[in-house]
Amino acid sequence: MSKEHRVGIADVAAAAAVSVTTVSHVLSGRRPVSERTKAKVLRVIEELGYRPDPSARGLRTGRSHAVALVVSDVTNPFYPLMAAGMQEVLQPEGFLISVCTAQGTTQDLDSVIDHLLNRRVDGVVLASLNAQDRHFNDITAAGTALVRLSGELDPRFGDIVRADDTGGMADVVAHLLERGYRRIGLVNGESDSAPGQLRLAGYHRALREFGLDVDEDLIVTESFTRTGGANGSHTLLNLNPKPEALVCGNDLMAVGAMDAIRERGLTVPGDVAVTGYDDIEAASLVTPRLTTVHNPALEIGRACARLLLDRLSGTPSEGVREVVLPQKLIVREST
Amino acid sequence: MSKEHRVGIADVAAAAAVSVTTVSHVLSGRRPVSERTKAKVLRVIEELGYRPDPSARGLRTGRSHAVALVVSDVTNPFYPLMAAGMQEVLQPEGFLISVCTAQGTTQDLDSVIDHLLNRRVDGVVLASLNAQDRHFNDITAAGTALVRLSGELDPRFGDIVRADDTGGMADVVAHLLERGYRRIGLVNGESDSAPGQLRLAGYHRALREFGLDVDEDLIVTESFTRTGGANGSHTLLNLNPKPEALVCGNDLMAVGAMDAIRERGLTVPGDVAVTGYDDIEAASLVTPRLTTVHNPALEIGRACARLLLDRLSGTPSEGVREVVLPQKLIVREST
DNA sequence: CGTCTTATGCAAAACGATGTGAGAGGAATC
DNA sequence: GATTCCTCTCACATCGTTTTGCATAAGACG
Repeated sequence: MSKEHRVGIADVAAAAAVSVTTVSHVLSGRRPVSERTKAKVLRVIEELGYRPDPSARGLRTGRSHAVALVVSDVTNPFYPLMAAGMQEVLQPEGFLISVCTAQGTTQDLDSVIDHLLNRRVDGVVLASLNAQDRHFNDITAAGTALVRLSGELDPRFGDIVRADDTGGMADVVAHLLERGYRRIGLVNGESDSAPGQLRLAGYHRALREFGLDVDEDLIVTESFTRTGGANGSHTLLNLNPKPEALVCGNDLMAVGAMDAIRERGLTVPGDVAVTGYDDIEAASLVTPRLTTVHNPALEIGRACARLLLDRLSGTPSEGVREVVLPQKLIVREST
Repeated sequence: MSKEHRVGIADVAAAAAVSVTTVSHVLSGRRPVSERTKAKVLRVIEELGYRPDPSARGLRTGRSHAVALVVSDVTNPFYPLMAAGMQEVLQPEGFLISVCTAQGTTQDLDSVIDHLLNRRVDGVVLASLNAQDRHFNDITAAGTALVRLSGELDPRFGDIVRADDTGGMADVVAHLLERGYRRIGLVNGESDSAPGQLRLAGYHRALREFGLDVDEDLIVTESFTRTGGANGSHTLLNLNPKPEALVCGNDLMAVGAMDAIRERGLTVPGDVAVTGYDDIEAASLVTPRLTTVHNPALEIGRACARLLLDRLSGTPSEGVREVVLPQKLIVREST
């Protein structure tokens, strides 16, 4: 152990008495190598503890073998699950997964994306609510693969993975209508975000299917947060007559709605029913436990990862794809 | 735009009519460059949209500029906050942060660490509860910087950042004792984990300071999860007489404890007081809201990042350091 | 026993940045 | 006006892989 020399492919080749090319071939399999030498090389690699240098490999191949997941809210437990789903698929392929938070302003998202492009990540899963066309453009223009969570399918802007938000929300509203609720308020999140729009569409659809008109006064738009939910709920509860049920844009908003209802001395679901969306852990912690829609975070993460993988290994461009995952209504105590 | 050539440092040098060396120097600042040329080069870089290739840079410098955060439980909201803290410090420095989950078995952790070493990350923050000496060894032996969350200070095993778990837990128990509770059960998490041991020590310390003996029957060990908390609580509530208060290893366990108490038709805090640890979002969502100890996740993340940064840029070895962050008791309704 | 395939192995040129040793120009000093 | 000393710039080797075009050994066949 005289020298702290990092073991490289040349050392392996020397120890196995073959050329570096041969070692590279047994690793990549791009050209056939005899069983005998292959076994020998693999044994030497094991003995020496050789690990190919990703920088050198990346320099040569032009791939960093790194992808990123960009999220907009650290406190939303949906994202870690998604990340776990991605890891499950991508780690065995040798990919490094970077989870980046772009909380707050659009500038933050700008700088996060700039950072990722600087780092030459191979692909980006953009799960940030405050993403705009400009961001999609920047990413694809840099030749980086892109997967979005919901949005309109646009050939320029990469693949899409999404849960059936519209269908899920329609199910929730239909559930309330079946239980006899009629004045149903919607406390929605950012209306310029895809989930915001799709869930709003689901609300409309369910009412239409039951032959009811939409009362615009019963729809308020806030942010997808606990306080956003509380604010919106107060607005609706000030109406006369007040709504019999509050359908919320996500679970966090629903928790905020319950805060607001309780603050006014009312009860859930006795005076006002409440529903959420996403089925995060907290949804089953609150009292009463929340009726919500299960959003398959893990599966969404896996789907994103597979899409990226295809895109990165396959043919350069074969049109854009959209994966829609089903959602499931979870009826608990709040309705 | 005849060729889709990726713009490299040579293109910049040509466009600015200087040598590549000069461009490199204005970027790194390792040697002085005249204001005039520096300005010219920077302008050209801007115009051409040049981004230095991290693979090439990494190959030459031997640094990947990537670090990892390894966690053991995706559902624990403590970790995303920590990651955000790390990102805050590390992203401006150009680092890529990979969050890896090593849920479940020790083999999972093995493979995660193996993966990270394959990827030549510069540093690892090991926040996984199921980490063992072997893992610390593997990481430091590969020449990778290591930061651990709690544990004994060992010069071989890198720096440590931790909150004052013992002190925090002692505060909780003291708080209960001051309120007159005497039979205080401890529903602790994994006893081979650092938080488990330190929090147990805090429990002991508080009792000792109040001149009380420790009743081993009042201490149970489960996993740091909701169901773990429920199981342990059932065990203690079966005792006769049953404990007046349940001190839990973390907030999730405390939620489980409240499940168990409610299941038996008892009330919190009327029949049994409950305390948690960490002050996660859910702690203020449950009813009654949980008395707990605020664990400064964001600050811990920042501290880890700074330690890594120092270690990666500074002198090779200057002994190990330990950063201990204070904790704060949050009294709510459950006690 | 010679020729033609196939099956393998090799040497060397990339990839895009960094950093060293050395050279050129200009200012300061005597 | 010559010498010294800076200040700035340059060409070139280097990091550890991948990959292409050739060379060679082994086997098949007439």
